[in-house]
Amino acid sequence: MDYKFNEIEKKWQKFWAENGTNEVAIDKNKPKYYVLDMFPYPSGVGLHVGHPLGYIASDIFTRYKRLKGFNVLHPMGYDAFGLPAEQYAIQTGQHPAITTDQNTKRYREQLDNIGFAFDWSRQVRTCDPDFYKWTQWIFMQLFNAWYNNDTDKAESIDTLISRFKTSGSQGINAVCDEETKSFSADEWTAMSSEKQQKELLKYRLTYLSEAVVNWCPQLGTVLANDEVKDGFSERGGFPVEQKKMLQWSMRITAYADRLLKGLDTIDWPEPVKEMQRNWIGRSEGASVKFKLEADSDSEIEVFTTRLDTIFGATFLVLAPEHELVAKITTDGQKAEIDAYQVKTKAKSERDRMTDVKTVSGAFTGAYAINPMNGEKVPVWIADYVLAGYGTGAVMAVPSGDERDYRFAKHFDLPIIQILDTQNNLEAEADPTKEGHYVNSDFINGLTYKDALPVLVAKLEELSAGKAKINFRLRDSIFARQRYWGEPVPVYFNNGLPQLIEEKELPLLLPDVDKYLPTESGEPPLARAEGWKYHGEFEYELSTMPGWAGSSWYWYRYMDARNDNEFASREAIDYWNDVDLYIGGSEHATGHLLYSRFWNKFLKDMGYVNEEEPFKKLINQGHIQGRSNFVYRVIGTNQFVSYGLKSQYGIQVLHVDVNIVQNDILDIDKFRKFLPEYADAEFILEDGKYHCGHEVEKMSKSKYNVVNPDDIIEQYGADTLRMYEMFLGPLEQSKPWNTNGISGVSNFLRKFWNLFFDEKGNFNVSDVTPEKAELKSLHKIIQKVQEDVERFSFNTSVSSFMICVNELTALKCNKRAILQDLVITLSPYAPHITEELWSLLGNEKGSLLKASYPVFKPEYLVEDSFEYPVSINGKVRMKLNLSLTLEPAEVEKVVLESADVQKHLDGKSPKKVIVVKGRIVNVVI
RNA sequence: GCUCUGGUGGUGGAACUGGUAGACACGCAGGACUUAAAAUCCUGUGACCCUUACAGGUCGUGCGGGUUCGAUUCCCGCCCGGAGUACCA
Repeated sequence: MDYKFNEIEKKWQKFWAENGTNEVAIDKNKPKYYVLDMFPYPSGVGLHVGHPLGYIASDIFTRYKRLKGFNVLHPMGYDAFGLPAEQYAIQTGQHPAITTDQNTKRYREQLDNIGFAFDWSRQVRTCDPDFYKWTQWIFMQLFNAWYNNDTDKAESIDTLISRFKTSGSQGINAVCDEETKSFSADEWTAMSSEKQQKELLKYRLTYLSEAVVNWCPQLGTVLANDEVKDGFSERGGFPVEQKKMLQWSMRITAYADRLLKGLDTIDWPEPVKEMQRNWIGRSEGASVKFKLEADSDSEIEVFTTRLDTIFGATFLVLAPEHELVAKITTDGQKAEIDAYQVKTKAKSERDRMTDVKTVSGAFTGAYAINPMNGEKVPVWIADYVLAGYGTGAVMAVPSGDERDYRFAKHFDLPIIQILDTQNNLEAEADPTKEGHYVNSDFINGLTYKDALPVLVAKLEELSAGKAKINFRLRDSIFARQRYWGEPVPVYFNNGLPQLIEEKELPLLLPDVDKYLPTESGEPPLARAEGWKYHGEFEYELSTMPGWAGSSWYWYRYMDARNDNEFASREAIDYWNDVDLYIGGSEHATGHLLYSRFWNKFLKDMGYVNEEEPFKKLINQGHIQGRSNFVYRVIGTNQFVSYGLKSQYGIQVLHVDVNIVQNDILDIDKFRKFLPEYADAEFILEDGKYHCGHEVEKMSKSKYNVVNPDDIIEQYGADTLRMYEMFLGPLEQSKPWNTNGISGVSNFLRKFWNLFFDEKGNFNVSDVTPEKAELKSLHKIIQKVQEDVERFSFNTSVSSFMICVNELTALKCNKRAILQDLVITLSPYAPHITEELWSLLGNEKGSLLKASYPVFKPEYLVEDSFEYPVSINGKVRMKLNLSLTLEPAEVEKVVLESADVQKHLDGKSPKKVIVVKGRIVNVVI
């Protein structure tokens, strides 16, 4: 019987779906394991061959763990709110929900074709009201919470209110807005409820604030940072302005420290952790206040990580946008400062970042007083100081900082040496911390380590500042002026945001006539007719950003159909957290950071158990496109093969990779590929047309997109699964190249043939297996176990090939061997193994409930070993010796052997190293 | 610039804690089957030298050093590729 993969695969996919084979339920008798894939955005183009790479790996892991006795949760769903569907809606008027439905259906078909063991009964889609109901609910919890620095966790806003009632704002150590009021308990009680609400908004973990957004007037919408390229919209190329808008934000900065520390407790790839560390950007230093010479009531606060260099500070620099600039600028300098500010505004953010070399700035005319020595220093503005970082002001120490140095040289400002080890200050700054201080008043002669505490103490004594830890992390804006997202469950009463009632959830996304902003620039939701809270109050018109739903979805899978809670206590206590999370590293500072933030918040509020949501993370590499090219002789319809192209004037054209195999063009298919090629002629090399190739992004326009459905049609899903793994290590990026796929396909056929005789009859014997057969089997049992547990899937595919080659050579058709091999292979190739499993007489669909075979090392024990014998580290010969021989005996035999004697040439060896069962090295 | 990665045959890649470099597969070459081709099967395949053959030798894991009986693996310095990030004070 031939291996008819198409029939077999369809048959078992149907069986699994009809019998709910892959559905799981809480089972307290088994240990749980949670394997999660980052859920996809269902785009209109469908899956290409690169998307399933991670899913295949996680599927193998899931099936393996099930065989090992774990109860494995392995769900899938869709991150279904997003821009492409909305953009399509704008163009066509088609409701994004319809597009999304179509796309998810298509994705589902494609995923099903690959034979994944997902529990589809738990599917979630972030755009479904019964899902986003809970996204809104979490938003409400955040609104009703504040962050208490004393307990270092979020608490209900009620605890804050009751403290306000009893003792006012005194002793409150919260993460909050800058300008909070101080008030007594009486003052609080005397406040109008409106005033109280306003005050509380400054503490809530989600709050309204003025924030700068990328506004594109032509598109009439706000764009995310990655949709803006060089100051223009990526789509359409329209100019983008910075605009201040009242926006919802999330106080993620409250968790900065915990997000940083938590990284040390999780098993994630180092690059991702590093990216998060940089993103959070913790730096230790001090804030220092410089009083203004002209007005000693005003001061400029700077942040520095080098307080020790303060005696070398010869000027201050403010960001051009700094709020004090207008106030301190002298009349004489006003024109210059204004001009500079205008110039800065005109520069795009990107220009400001890339053009690092050009020094520019302007003097405000004002002076400030260095609190340490009373020296007066000029105050400048310059665009190398960023308004958004630290306090937007720096003390410039040209001798120690390269940028300050360039600035000082350019504007001829003084440069003071502060450490005796600093050298070459005529040419460049020297940021050293070595040596002893000079020109530094009371720290002269001290080292860095000794000086720092002295300076901090002095600073506090003068109340001119304090040691401070600064973070780069900013609160994240939590609103988009878009249609296709979760509505924010808030309405406005007298301009004050109010939550809707919990029982009114979900707040459904209303229908609109068009998916564009209104004439007056309000978000699309403003178009919804009669959409008012209780028919009276204006709803929030922004929707939530793309990362809202993905910041908690893994909990929903635990109890996806629950109408009363986001997940039941029982489900959360059982499934707890994600043991293995597989996805791309592009989410390092977005999704993966927000998820950790929400998870910590939910933990603080007692809804979940773990501080960290994803114990282990693996980044699968990307599958890149591999394009093929043909070479047309200019002005003709002749195509010249790759090796001969240099002899002609040619034009390079992409050709569909699906009509090229091993870089050889299928000429007949090529003639049909495009009408203009129907009469193409060819200049061949050894009778074949060789194509050129290059690695590029997989994209339609490059004709290098490979659809998994096509591969499955031609080779089968099991081959696709194994081939994607065979391609190389999971974490590595690699171009898709079908050059080797026939090897995997051959392997599966060879495997199949083990079970059939020459006439094609199923033929498995019950004879007791030979030692060699058992050895083959147990080698693979051990190897797959080791490989899967270290996520080295490519190496087990090779080992399967070796095993089947060995068993084929042994003509092994013994049940005792083959049945265990079927189980071992089943995570990789579930369809063929399920078929053979049932042919072996097992109950249909019971393969997943089988147990992984127990590895017995005794089958691998050898009584002899072929020792490689090296002379001076070079292998010269091999000697087959009994493994019972002790090193001394091995040495004796080796030295007596004729070959070694020849090399010794009468001399006696300097040294002989014998590693039992490994190697012998004779040093002469 | 900084951080993280990686560099092994014609190609994808093996080599788990220092112990036979190149497993497995593709490709290529030769052969078998076939009227022929495809498919399939068998053999060979790191480079170079030597040899009729058997065999043997030299060089080889980006480059240069080091540690070691022994280094793709460990240490130091450099070169190149990929990813991330950046006037972060």
